[in-house]
Amino acid sequence: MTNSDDVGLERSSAQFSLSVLLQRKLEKLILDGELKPGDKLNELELSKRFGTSRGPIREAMQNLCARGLAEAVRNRGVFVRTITPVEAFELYDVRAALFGLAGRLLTDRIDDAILKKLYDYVEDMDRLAQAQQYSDYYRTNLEFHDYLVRSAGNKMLVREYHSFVDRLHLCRMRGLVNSGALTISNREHAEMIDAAASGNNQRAQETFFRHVARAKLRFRSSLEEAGLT
Amino acid sequence: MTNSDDVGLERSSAQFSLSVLLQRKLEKLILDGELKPGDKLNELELSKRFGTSRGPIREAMQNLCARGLAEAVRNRGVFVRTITPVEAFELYDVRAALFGLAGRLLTDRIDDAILKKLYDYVEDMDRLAQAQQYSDYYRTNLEFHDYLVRSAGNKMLVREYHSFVDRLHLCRMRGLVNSGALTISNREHAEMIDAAASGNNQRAQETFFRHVARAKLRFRSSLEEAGLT
DNA sequence: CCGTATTTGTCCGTATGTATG
DNA sequence: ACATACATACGGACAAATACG
Repeated sequence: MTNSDDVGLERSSAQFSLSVLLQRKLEKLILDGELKPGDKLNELELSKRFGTSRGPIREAMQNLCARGLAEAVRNRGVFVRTITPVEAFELYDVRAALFGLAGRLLTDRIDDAILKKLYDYVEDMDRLAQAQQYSDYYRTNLEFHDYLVRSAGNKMLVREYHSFVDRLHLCRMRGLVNSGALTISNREHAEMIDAAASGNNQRAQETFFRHVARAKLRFRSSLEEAGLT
Repeated sequence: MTNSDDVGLERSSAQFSLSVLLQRKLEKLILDGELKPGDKLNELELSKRFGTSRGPIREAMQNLCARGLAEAVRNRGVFVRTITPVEAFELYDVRAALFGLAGRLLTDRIDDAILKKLYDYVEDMDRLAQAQQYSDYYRTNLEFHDYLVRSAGNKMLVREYHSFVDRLHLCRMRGLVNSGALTISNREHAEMIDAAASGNNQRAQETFFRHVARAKLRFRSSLEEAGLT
């Protein structure tokens, strides 16, 4: 029983434990949308699919639960986490706070090399927005924010920020982008860079915070338009 | 083999899975300092101690690892997380950001009932500081901050804030309190309440943020005094 | 450098609890 | 309401990797 998902071969290097590899695979399945919120994570099915026993599967699922991507119901199983609108708003607020911290910290570390890379990102996104290449814009946008957070020089923050971005992916609605919104969003990006370059760390924090706060408002609006209030 | 730590009896209600109960027990052992940073979490020893098999123990340890209280080294075992000074500073910064968010959110929700309770806390702490009852002050201080965060009305924030406070407990040095510091700290508490009551949520956020930032500075100073730079 | 002791990693069997007809 | 089927929770045993003498 060796199928395409089998983890045996790539594990031959034995650098990571099986449960860690499975955890990453499951995480990918969830974030890629192959497993949707509410879907059940069946131990037996997954163990057959990945060619392992159920032990490592269970450990991987525990890990996913601890990180908020899944939730366990006793004697019933583990399910992909369902994020309610209220919880999504909460996630946005925490993400805003974390991102704001990134802005505050970045202010004390920013240099010409970082600045150039940031402006390159914004330029790229401007081009992609005008070309209406939404998918590429989306990806570059994520990279830009990721680079900002990593440049803040706080590993705990990076880890935590990603945890919240991942959870927000659980309720990300596709197709709520339009060219106008992208251009506006990108103007905010330039403002953030300027704020970080100004040396005023409190201002930078607030600017970064509000960028995510606006994303929250756009998300709320899109929910209301969809009649999901 | 039934000893005092056996979880069999209290599990009769069967409301929680064994791994969850074990996770809580291990967490308590770590936070109470019975298991110190760097200590090994021996599967066999723990399974005998708690009267269970290794499966649930492993799942509980996975959970602790995911929450940053322990870390696993492949083929060597799981150890209580050791927090380096640099990591502690990082934790303080993230905690500051989360606490700042609490201040910002609280500003929009504060009412007379909350306000009264907050001032009661400060009064209690003033009394305890003057009486030099450090232990009681410490406990009340934790409760005060906990109440502030819970009053912000964001469950994700509460959960995340506690996660960071717990991790900071791993490197909390005892005996770095003195009556003067407590009085100063408590003055900051009153300032935070005033800021939240002012209705200016940005100001509140900054005030809350700086309260933790100052705690970070005090922590850094105490490390330097101890020659741990 | 090798053998041994120890611990982890993995797998499977059984019992218990849950959903469904 | 009862019985059946199924998934999970837990325990135990074997295999593999590592540390230490």
